[in-house]
Amino acid sequence: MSGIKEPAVCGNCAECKYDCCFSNRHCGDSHIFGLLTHEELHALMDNKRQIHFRPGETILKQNTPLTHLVCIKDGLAKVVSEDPKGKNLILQIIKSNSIFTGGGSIVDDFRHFTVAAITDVDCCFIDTGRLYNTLTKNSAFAIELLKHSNNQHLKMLSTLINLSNKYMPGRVADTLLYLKNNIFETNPYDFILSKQELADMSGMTKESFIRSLKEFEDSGLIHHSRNTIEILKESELIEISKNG
Amino acid sequence: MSGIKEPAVCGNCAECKYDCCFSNRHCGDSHIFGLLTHEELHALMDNKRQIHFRPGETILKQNTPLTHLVCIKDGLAKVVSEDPKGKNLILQIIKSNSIFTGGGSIVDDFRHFTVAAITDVDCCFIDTGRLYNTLTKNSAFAIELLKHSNNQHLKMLSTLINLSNKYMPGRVADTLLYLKNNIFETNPYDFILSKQELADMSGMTKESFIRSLKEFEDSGLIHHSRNTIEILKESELIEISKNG
DNA sequence: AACCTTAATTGACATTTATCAATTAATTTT
DNA sequence: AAAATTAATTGATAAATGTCAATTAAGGTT
Repeated sequence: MSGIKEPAVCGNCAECKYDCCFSNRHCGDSHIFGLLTHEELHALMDNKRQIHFRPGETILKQNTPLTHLVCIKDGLAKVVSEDPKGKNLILQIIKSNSIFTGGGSIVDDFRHFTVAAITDVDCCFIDTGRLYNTLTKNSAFAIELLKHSNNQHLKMLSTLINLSNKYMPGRVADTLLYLKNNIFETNPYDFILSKQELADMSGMTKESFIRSLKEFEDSGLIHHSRNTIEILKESELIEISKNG
Repeated sequence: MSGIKEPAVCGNCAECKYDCCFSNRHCGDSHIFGLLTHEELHALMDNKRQIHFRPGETILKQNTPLTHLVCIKDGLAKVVSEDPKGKNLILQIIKSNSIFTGGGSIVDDFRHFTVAAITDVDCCFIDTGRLYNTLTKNSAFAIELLKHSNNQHLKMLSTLINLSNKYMPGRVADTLLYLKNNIFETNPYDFILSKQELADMSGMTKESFIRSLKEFEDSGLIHHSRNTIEILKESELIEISKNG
């Protein structure tokens, strides 16, 4: 819509070179940080910390105060809805150069989801107070964040709607296709995820996931060994996904 | 956060008196239109149309271009996710003084949900192009819309997460409590909704819903006749909801 | 009021999915 | 490498839920 302002990253000051969401000026598909002037960018990022997480570590915890956004520089993380009775649902996998809030309405709220590292993750935390100031001053940035946030929520809604509309084979097909086409982008792909996690992505128990996977294997749709999955007949998987 | 600007509705020009989301300057819990100056408000609402819908009529249709927001002045509407195979899910009931986009990222997108009238509905349509202009000029308004939109999405996410985490009795309990506490706000309440719609809110078939309702009746938790439901033991229903 | 149409209800049954226990395979620790 | 832990797999079974068909009730129309 309104044009992106001229590039504002100097490229030679230390912060601009090393900070995540800084050098490339965008997060995922959104050119969200490209809308900030150099001053706004520094004001926003000034005191942020870049942090490393080990696989499995919790980055943001559900129900804690939403004081910072997280911006994944490198690695893979999962967005999890934790249920009081221990049933976890993985709503989304987030990749490098993604910004995520853990749910909530940006200000004066708490996190609605947990975000945990799958691989090693480098990320930084952006203070929501500073973010709020930036939003106040730069409406193009606010609009872009609105879009980004809506898109992220809609993706999660779509995931959940699929879970509640489809039977197990359709859900497993969705998970396998999502991992191939959106996350790993190769075929075969090595999945770092445990069977429990794959089941949590598919809204079922690990036993059910394993059985479903085995049926696909027996029908020649996929081939999977310890931690690799190869999709052999994608069109048939898509058909299964459609039929629910 | 930033203070709400002084009241900008003149109260005597025809538009201000008769337009929805105009006289009261807010939609639902959000004082979103209270952040606009009189000029901005008129620029946004100038050419909007107020429209009446009959019960059952579609207000916004899923998969059509998102050109307008809808603002419910009076009546009750349902937000529905339509599945290609005909399985509908009601994600939310919207009441008077609510603003709704039908999903989507406000601009350059399509509607992700259908909105249909339950009762007679008076509503108006707000052009997204004009909205976009207003957002550009007034960042406090943009922030408020961001919050509103996030809250709306989070409510729907929470509904869907409940659907996928709970068994039928828990889901039915949730639906009954939601209608009593959030929509009709009386007890007993007359529900205008069909059993099919109640089932669509609870993520199950109408037969299953009816059976579950009957069990609650037999256990003395509720009393229901043709189109009235009375909640007799709310605390027990809450317990059932918690236990899934 | 008789007729027609749609919604609600019930029952019998099939299907889907979870649970539990037992076993095997993989991974980590000693 | 052996032992110990954790993850993956399988089977048997129970529980949850959907499907289909039949019936009853309600509302609307002539």
